[in-house]
Amino acid sequence: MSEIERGRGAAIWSQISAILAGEIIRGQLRQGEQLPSAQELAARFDVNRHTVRRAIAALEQRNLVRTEQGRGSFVQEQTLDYPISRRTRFTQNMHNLNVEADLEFLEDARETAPPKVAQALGLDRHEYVYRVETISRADGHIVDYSTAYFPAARFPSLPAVYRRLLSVTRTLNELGVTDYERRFTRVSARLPDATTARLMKQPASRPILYVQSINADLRGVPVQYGITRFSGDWVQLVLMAEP
Amino acid sequence: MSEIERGRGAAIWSQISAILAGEIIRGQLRQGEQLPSAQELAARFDVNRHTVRRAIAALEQRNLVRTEQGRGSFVQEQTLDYPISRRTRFTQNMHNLNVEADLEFLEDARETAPPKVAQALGLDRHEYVYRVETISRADGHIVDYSTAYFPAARFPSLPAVYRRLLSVTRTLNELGVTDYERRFTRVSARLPDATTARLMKQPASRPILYVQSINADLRGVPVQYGITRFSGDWVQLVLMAEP
DNA sequence: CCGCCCTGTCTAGATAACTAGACATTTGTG
DNA sequence: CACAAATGTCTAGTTATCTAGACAGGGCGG
Repeated sequence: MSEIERGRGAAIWSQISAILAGEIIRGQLRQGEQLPSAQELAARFDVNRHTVRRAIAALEQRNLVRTEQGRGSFVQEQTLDYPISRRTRFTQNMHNLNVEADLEFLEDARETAPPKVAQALGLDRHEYVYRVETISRADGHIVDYSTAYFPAARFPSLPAVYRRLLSVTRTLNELGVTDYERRFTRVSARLPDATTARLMKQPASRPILYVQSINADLRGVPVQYGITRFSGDWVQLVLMAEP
Repeated sequence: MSEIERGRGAAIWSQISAILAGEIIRGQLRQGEQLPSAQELAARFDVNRHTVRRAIAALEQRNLVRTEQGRGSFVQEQTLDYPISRRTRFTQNMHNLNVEADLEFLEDARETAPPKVAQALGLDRHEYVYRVETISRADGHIVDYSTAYFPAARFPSLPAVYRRLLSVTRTLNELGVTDYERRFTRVSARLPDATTARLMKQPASRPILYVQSINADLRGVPVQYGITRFSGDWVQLVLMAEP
């Protein structure tokens, strides 16, 4: 069954918490359903009731369960399907999904292109790029933490425009890019580094989806290279075949 | 910098190990490069040298570093880019990547379609599907653990053919599906359940890429629904724009 | 309203994880 | 070869985590 490994670097309340969270997320425990009692869970995992209580407390803090004295603990969950295609746009996505989207600007900078970025954008390594960092939320939850790079030579006024419009699509539009499409996407599952964990307000032990992408204009010239870190827990990327 | 959280459920050697693994995977520490000495790392994280040594031992076991007495520890790493497109085929992928691919058959079964599977394949919920479980390796490392569902009515002899050919493409070919393409892909980052962790020989604390997909024949009729769990650590999914 | 089952809170003790320090062993260098 | 700097291996003490048990208090059905 659900095996607990003692002495493997993770506190066992933390392992139990992860197992229960997994069962909730993959739907083995349904929304609103009552968890087994602390006593029963203690028996199932062969640990003390106090240890189970610690695990459940952690689930409460992640908002995965709610617990009522004298009654029990109950599942409280939802996920978000995030479509990715050639024509992926965050704002549009969120609007389609009928959730309240909110983009928070963190910072921007002009810097010489890091090697990977230069390569992605087809720039010389001494050229400047604008780096823009943002966090997006939906219904109050953090959806992603994103770092975007734009060629500075082509879009000299980008930072000001971006700060005003807070939208990649509209910013590029105003700067003469009438349309763009996603040319490249790479997805991996990682644990967040310290900065990312802090910004996304999640523990370093919860995985994120780490997505690198390149958007290009309709002539195929790259206009943006981005690194987007999604909350792996409740965001799922959906890749549709083109019609 | 790299923040260690004490008393948050993860042993601190385990946190340090995760941080260093992250720096290796995202290339801040390059292949072959020497790690800082245990003494220096102990200073950086403000912990005892023994704790750092435990962290490094864990990295050795994951084959991320190699350590030599009197010299130091050195990065030992590689990743695998796994392309996903409308025409994704595992065997072909691996062959293109120039790695030795190996598919191990685990089990198959005929069962009534679980609700999600029935929906994905466009079947009635009382119809039968074949479920096939496999593990694939490349150069000896586990790449993914996969569960595939096929409509039993359409492919009555599938299990026997599959066991013989050990390839989705060739099996469907022999059963009259000359070509197929990927219609739908959903990707999320998760921690593995106990069974998955065991089969993939990885700890339950290391994330996996959890990919659900539907393949359809050229008339658009679904022929396969699959759940593939990739080693999130060293496999990266690459999504290319179609030419 | 009583009994049963649940969560909540406390205390005390056992076990695992981390720290501190001493010293051995290997490697590379002057 | 002597020395510095790294890993490897002990021992002992401290702190965090887990176990064990007792009891208080809310919820619910007979």
